[in-house]
Amino acid sequence: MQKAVRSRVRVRRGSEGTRQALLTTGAKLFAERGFDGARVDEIARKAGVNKAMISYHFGGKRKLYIAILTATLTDLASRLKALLETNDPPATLLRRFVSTFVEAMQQSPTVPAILVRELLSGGRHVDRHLLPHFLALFAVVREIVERGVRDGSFRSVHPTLTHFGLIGSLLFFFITAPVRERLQREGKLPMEVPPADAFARHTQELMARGLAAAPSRA
Amino acid sequence: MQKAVRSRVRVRRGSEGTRQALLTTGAKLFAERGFDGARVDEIARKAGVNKAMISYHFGGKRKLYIAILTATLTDLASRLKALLETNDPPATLLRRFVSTFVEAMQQSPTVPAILVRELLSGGRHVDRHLLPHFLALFAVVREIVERGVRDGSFRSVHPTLTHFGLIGSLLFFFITAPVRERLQREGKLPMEVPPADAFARHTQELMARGLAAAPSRA
DNA sequence: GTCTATAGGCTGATAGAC
DNA sequence: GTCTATCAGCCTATAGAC
Repeated sequence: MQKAVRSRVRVRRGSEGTRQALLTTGAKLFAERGFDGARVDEIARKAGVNKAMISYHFGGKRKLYIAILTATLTDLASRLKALLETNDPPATLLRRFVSTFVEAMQQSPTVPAILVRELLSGGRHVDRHLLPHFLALFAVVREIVERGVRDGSFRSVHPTLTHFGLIGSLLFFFITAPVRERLQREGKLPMEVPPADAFARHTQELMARGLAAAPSRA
Repeated sequence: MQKAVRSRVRVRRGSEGTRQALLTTGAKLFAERGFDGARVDEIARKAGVNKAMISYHFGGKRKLYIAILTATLTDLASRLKALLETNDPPATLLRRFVSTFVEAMQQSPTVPAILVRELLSGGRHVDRHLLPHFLALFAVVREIVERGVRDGSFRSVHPTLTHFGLIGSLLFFFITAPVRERLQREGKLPMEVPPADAFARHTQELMARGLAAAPSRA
């Protein structure tokens, strides 16, 4: 966190501060409106910097976006890959995967939307340099499930299908947060939606029971 | 299907044909690039009609989009709501929900992307008239789960959380289809991904075991 | 490094002929 | 209903002053 900044009041900051403000504000707006929907004017204004700074520091809108996407993917991938470096039982790893993923989404609420929007656009901005981090996201659940199937603690589910199902569940909960909140605020949502950590527990339980090799005795 | 049309060769068609061509092509492009990314010029060109027809028949880009969103939501909602009109056991209903949903996505491959993009944008285009259909999508799984919890065939899971988890799984599988296909085509995908109906069966099984009240004996 | 002013391209829309 | 031609507005990018 940096010194509190009143909205729209320009403040002096160094080169690094400007870069960071653009990355942060850009992530927020790209998440909300997508690459095409976000306007560089607005990114600059809300970041409290001049819009010419986008070209100066990043080389244009697209390159700012790629910088944000890169940061998003590498952060998430490294957090998740760390899980695989232990020899904990697969069932435990899967629980930890869910809680780690959910914590990451809570700490960086722009991540899920940016990720899903990039996927929707066919990964247009994922270049050779970024692809490994991108694929790493696809690999972690698969690896955990493969371990579990191998050691007999999971039934023989398909690792990739399990991956898509789980990641999809988690991402969807977070990308729908804005609509849910809007509808709730307007009194148009005829249900209550529990907070993210309740969703994490729900998902952990569902996966544990759904993948278990033997019928659980509990 | 209408008479085969060579790409880019304009053909005579009635008013209804023009409308339909714009709806179909528009759905495809809005799904691929989003509302802001899709260009009216391209929609018209690929539909084989003059771009002035968008204003004439729909009143502009935004109204064309809303017409497409409306068709998308009402079709899907009515298919799914039909499930609730039987008294089949909840476990059966849930299986049928999955297969119905998957069939719908396969028949209309633009639906998942349009839906998710609209959710990402906070449901900006869902007006008073469209909201009921939108909420209906939110209600079907919830209703099935409530029945199952009530009659004791499901353990006491949270219906809304189950809803988000399941819908998220299903939608995610389909919105990632374009990336997966691209990466596979380029030989960059280090895994095979089974077809949609295998995913449907995987999901049915996972949900059945994950929600079951008693340990399954199979 | 930052800002102002402006250029230049693209996009959605429509007037008016057919 | 359809098409051509045209326009006004918006959006990104940058030259040049500070």
